[in-house]
Amino acid sequence: MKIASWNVNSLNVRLPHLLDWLAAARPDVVALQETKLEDARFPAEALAQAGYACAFHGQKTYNGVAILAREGAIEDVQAGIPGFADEQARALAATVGGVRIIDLYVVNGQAVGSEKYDYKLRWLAAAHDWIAAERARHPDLVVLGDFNIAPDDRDVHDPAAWGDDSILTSSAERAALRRLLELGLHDSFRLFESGGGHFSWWDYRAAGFRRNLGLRIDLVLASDALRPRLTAAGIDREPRAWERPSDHAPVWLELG
DNA sequence: ATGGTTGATTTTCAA
Repeated sequence: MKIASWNVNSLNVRLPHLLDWLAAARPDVVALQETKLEDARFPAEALAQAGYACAFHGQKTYNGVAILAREGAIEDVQAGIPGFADEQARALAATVGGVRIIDLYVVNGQAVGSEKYDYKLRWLAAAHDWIAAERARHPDLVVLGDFNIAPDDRDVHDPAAWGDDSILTSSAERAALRRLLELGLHDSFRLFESGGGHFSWWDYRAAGFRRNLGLRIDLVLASDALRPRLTAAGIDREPRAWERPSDHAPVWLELG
């Protein structure tokens, strides 16, 4: 069972890339972020033709998350973080093939100390409590998406430039991510690769991808119970090199 | 190299 995450940065623009990638990579479950589509405009028919059922939680212009599943049903769908009033469509959970899937588009936060940064930390605290409850109900749990946090210096092209004062790498953000992992979740990529230089996002500006000036901020977390089934995890850089790409690459894990 | 690019809707905002 291959479970993937991809921030597509507009599903309207990226649908051809998504369809090409689904056909090539054949994931069983895909979590999408930044669909930027109202639910009425979600391309459910085109994805059904490609063999994928969909659950989606979107809005106009910004944000938007979706879960796709090849074969098998999408069950017990939850849109948004329960009990957390949020105008932004950033979270979606569903059960597929007995695995609970939680798709997160974590707040970017813009700059340390800004209002958006406060919102990011409050959002992460609410997500933590929700995930704790979900984990108690569903031992087989995968939490994945665009976390907008680089876990440590190996996940940053220039740790001197990306430190405690920077958004995506500040100590409060990294501590919030650690609190999620302390619920009994594992950063699947790090179970297979301990080296640096592996990124999932490259800025469109300044030829970031060509120069590999990236960050690893897209993560697939697997619960303790799933760890014995984990056979592989990785980042698929190829779609980032396609014409008119998303600024993020798909990330994935494989369960035996 | 303190810039640069992309997307959705504007006359900027968010990333």
